[in-house]
Amino acid sequence: MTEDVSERVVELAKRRGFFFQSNGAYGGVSGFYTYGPQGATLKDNVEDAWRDRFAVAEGHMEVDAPTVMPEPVFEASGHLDGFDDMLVECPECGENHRADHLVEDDTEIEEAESVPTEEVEDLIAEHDLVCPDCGTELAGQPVEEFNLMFETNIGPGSSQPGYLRPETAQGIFVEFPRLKEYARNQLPFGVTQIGKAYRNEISPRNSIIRVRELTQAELEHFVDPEEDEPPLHRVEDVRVTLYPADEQEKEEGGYVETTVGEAVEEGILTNDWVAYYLGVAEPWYDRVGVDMDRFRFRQHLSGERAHYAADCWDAEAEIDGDWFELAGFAYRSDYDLSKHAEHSDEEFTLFKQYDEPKRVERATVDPDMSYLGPEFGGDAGDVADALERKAERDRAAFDGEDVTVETDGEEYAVPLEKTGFGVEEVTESGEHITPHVVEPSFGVDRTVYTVVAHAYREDEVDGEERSYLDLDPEVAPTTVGVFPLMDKDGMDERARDIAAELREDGHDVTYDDSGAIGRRYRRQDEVGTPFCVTVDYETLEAGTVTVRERDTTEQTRVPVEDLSETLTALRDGDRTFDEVLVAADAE
RNA sequence: GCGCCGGUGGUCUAGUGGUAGGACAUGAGCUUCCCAAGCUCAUAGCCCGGGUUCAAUUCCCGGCCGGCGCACCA
Repeated sequence: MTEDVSERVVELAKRRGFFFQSNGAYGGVSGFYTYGPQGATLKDNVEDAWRDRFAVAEGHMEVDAPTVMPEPVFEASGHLDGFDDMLVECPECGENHRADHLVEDDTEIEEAESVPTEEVEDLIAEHDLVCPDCGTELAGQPVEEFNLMFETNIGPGSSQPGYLRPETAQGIFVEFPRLKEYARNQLPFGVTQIGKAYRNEISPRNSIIRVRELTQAELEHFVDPEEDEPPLHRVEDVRVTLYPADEQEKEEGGYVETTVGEAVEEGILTNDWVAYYLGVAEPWYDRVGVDMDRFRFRQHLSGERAHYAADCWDAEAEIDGDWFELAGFAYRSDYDLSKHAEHSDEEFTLFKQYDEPKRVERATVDPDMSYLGPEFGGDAGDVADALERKAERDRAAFDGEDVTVETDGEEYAVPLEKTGFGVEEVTESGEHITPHVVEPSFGVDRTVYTVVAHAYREDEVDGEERSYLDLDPEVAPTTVGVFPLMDKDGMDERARDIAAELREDGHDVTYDDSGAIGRRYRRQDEVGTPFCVTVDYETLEAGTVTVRERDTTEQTRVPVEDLSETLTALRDGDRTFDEVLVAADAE
């Protein structure tokens, strides 16, 4: 059981309709998976549980943005730079290097990214560039471009380029101007999105762990960095397993088992917002069935952290001895919104009112366009704008007879009296601020995989081997199997009626009348169905059915009229199976 | 993307230069009836393309897919 769980899970997932590689009829395509009948429901249930905790319980709002977005979005987000990455492999040590960076480091060229790959190859040869690791000459090595975003065309003919989003987050950032209106211009507010993202991975691997089309559940929490604080007290007692950067760098570093509150006090978690969401996430993972003994939060090493991220932790899970990322928690400061503000004409700020309005002196200009126009021709407008900027920043420049401004590399001297320069006292009631962003970002597919792998069990029942999924009823795709003990004497009809009634009450029911009863129990065990109901002769006579519990295989009798209510209570955790057993014994 | 190994019913697998056998699963019937029982029958397979050959699932080449290692994972 300790080895090869992945293999068994992958096999079971194929056979029992959880997930399998897509397009098998055409040979399959690497990195694309289809969720089958069981898997699609399981995934829905995981998403619902996420929505319940990270959107509803936090009072955040959920959106659903397009998966295709136009090029400028990704120019702003910085993802397009990734598209232009160039790699060159060292023939000696095999190490891959960013070719554009090598060229930038050793030449006058600053934007090698925009240089065609053939020219970069030439540049490497001309400048005798060598491998930074082993010093081998790289001349003659091919420079490969790599492309992590799927490109497409929007509209017919000379259409505009678009890309499939590589993360759901941009769909939220881009709509910030409208979303902040919806939030009545008040911070903090959070926006969630669950949806598909696409990455043209070089090498998809490990079933649904690394795929080209994935589902993310992301939260962008917009906060005022100076005033807003997370409700840390709500999670301060949550126990977490932390793997801080300094422990990772030690020879024999270990985990820090502590509470969120203590980790913040001791300075292990330096960002309160990140700490808060770690405290929310750990119980959530436990709730959907991730084994907390194989779960940890790992801090990013300084090298793997994006430059704008103050601190970043990943949630990680272990399967077959390998750890992989389930979610990332990053404090992204104002990076994303500032980027979009630069590239777009929209405002990505909020107006924040001061407690007391301030009286401030402000330098203003009112350029005499009847002078600037004839004097500077087409540049007059730019000169006027430059004057305005200059007045804001450098009031001293307006002390002399002429004011010199620069625009497009040209200098213009404007007589002071033509600038309309003046200083006035105005009342400012507030300022525009760019919110900071706290981003918990979850991989849904990986969560589903982990939930199944961590739920996989093998045991023996009456000397027969059995495998089953110990899924929590909240996420189990089928909640109850209904069987007639035999397919005759009216038991089948009664069982069908009961199945139909349970479905009407919202239970996910599988009806099965094939073969022997034990076989049907095993079938449900394998897809993690927590409860099975069997209709027998006693049902016809006394109106009771047996209810059988998956993990223990114990069973008890329940009156048909109480069945739906009992199953609902069991599913929702309002009653345990033991309590049902005891209640039945009492009668 | 590079290197090594592999690809046979739904699943797991045996085997072969003359187109394949098992187990499990699935369906029908008999029997049994609360934990994968038995019997009978049935359905169902050599990843794709090219080459060598009288003949290729088998040998060779290429592709696709998978596993492992390296790289990548913004």
